[in-house]
Amino acid sequence: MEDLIQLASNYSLSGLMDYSAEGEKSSLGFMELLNMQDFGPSFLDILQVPSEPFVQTQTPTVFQESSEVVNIPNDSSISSESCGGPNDEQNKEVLYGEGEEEQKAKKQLKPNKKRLREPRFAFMTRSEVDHLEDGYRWRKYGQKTVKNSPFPRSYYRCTTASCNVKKRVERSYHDPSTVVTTYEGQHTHPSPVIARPNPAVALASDPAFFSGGATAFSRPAQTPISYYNYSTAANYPSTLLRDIGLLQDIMPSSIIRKEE
DNA sequence: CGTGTTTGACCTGCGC
DNA sequence: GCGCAGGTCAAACACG
Repeated sequence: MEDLIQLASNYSLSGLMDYSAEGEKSSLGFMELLNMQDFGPSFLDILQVPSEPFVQTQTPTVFQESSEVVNIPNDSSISSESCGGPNDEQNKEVLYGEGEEEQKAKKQLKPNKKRLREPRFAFMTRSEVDHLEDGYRWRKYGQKTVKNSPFPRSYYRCTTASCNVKKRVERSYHDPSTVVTTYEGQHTHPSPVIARPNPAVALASDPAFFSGGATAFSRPAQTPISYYNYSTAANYPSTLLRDIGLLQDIMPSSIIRKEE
């Protein structure tokens, strides 16, 4: 477990972004990248979660992806994950339209023109269920086996018409209790979720929620990270997402570590 | 009947 | 060019 390989220097603009739980910010970086800010109060805003409780909590491991795809040897669970900063202009490009038009556009792509991806963000969560509830409705459109992994990878698409967001879910074969969720694209609509009771309050009184405490991926010894432990799919997903947004601003530097 | 899942086939990018 | 792996399509199917 201690044999961690730092890959940051090997993969520029890419990284498994993990964050310390310190400082206080109110950014919604992650959700902003999912284009939530233009639709009035999102389900996160409705919840009005105070930032204070989060600086005391455990944090998920967050990947930030770009259009580039790199291979991280010996870890198929994250092998195609790569990272690019918010300033990566390529990440902001939208190549395709919607629905049938999108399909036509794909087929009409010039062979020598590199296909660009939407910005992608991934995070790891300790969970018994693969598909975590996140406030949006998803339709599964594919499942594939992953090389060197006994666990299949599932592909989901937002069911809202004209919304092109995709989601990829797979289990880490290094730690089967960990689910790697990858979002691609930006929602073009508000979350259809119904507001829930303030999760921060619920968190504080729900010891089961914090019982995870994994260390499969970790920051340097002085700032170990751990994971949320979702015992069910319905456990406060909005909290996790908001935390990702908070932590993204707290720890902008990219540190990639690979579990051995 | 509407919605979502399953799954084999197909497409695409990339490395050799 | 070829093979591999990731990603997507779409028909068939399941379910409420």
